Amino acid sequence: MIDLKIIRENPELVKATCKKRGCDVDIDALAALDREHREALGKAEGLRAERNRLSKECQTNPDARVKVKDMKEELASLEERSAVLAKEIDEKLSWLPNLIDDAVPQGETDADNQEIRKVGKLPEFSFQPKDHQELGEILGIIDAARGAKVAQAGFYYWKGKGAQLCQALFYWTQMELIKRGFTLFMTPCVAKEHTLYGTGYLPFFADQTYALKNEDLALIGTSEQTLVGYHADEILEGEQLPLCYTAYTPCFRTESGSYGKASRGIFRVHQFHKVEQIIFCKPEDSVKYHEFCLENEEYLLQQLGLPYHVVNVCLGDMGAPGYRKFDIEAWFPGFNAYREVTSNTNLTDFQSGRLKIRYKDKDGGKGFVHTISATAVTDRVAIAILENYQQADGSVVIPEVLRPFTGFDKIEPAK
RNA sequence: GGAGGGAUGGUCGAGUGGUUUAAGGCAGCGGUCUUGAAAACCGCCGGGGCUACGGCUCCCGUGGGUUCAAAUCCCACUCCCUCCGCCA
Repeated sequence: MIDLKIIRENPELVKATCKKRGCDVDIDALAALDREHREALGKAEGLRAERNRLSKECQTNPDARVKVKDMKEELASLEERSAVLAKEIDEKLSWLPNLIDDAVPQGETDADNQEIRKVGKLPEFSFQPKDHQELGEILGIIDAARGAKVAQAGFYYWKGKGAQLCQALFYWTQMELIKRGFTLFMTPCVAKEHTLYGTGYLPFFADQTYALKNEDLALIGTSEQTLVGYHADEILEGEQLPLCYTAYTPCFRTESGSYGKASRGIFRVHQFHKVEQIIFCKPEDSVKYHEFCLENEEYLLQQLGLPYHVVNVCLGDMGAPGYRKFDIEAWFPGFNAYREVTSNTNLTDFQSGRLKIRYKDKDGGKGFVHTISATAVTDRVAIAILENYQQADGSVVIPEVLRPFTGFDKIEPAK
């Protein structure tokens, strides 16, 4: 949430940001509403002060009672005016995107993202590599047809050693993050509208959420929603920051409007599974912890032996709540391309402002915390493993680090 | 699902229409005393908004209502707890 103070003090900055991000909220009109609101509020408060004073006289002076009674109507209309304006302002404010780091490149789509570095050697195959859909069928470990039968197209089963591979990946990742100072959570998989609003998923991505009928609840699109919402309306002790949280949850997204986008196999689906990194920190530290999360992501991919590149995500490919974002795209031999596996966003005070997550230092420092939201791993990493570690006969070798958790070192084709 | 109880500042807890500008305890912070610590004593000690920086105003689960005046009375809702039933 953009603070009204910024709009008062530096409206040009906010206007420029809106223009860049394609937000059509009229900032001048918003500033005018703000002035009007504060004026009404000031008048109402002055009147109320007068009323409170007279009220005290009422016991001894019957005339005061008449006077106060006369003020009632005026006060009520000022209060109503002020409430209506406040609501209008909030509505407009909720649509404003976050400010943007100067380092964010111009551009419309992921094609305009800038490569920062490329890591790892691309695998060489003496045969035509298969994509994960084909491998999943050969190995009998991915079943999208039955996912569609039982649920809907876009849902799927991991089965047998494929399911074991995923669980090993997720468990190993959680252990690695715990070693790096993260606290592990198991969170609700539903959240109320206020939480989705507060984390910036509403109103911007309303068509992506699965809302529950007759409930003020939706299935979570990511544990970011439940982990960041965890500290809503709290004031954190400055000295306990940063708080580093992780959780493994399913993530539900309708993906409406994205048909045909890299949709082969289970790359883009309605339910996936993710280990998340969330950090709450002081504003001056968010750049540092944004990098910290990126290092963790890179460490995990390196340990898994997956080639990838890091990209500096451009304006158009970054959601409205983001201030700066790094994606990692792993190499997928089946696609013959780098494809997004993790996404790491510095949200600055966008979420904390909406959710009222503040901090207070002993020496008097206070304000909204900054939040970092970053993927650790998802199912997509598992399918990158399938595609990168495939053998000529369709079998897949398990990366070294996961073997203690899978209990096997290879998945063989089903008979 | 049935029955009952409850929601006040970091926490405990007083407060049933106007000396409450929310008492008091605990925790916390600063100080006095002390070789140091403890104890004792003194002071500070929730949050938002506005400010001519003197203050003003709002917040006692949420939303309405009654009243000159609501933490306090009325209505609705939400959440929590206890017991019973069912149960992963």
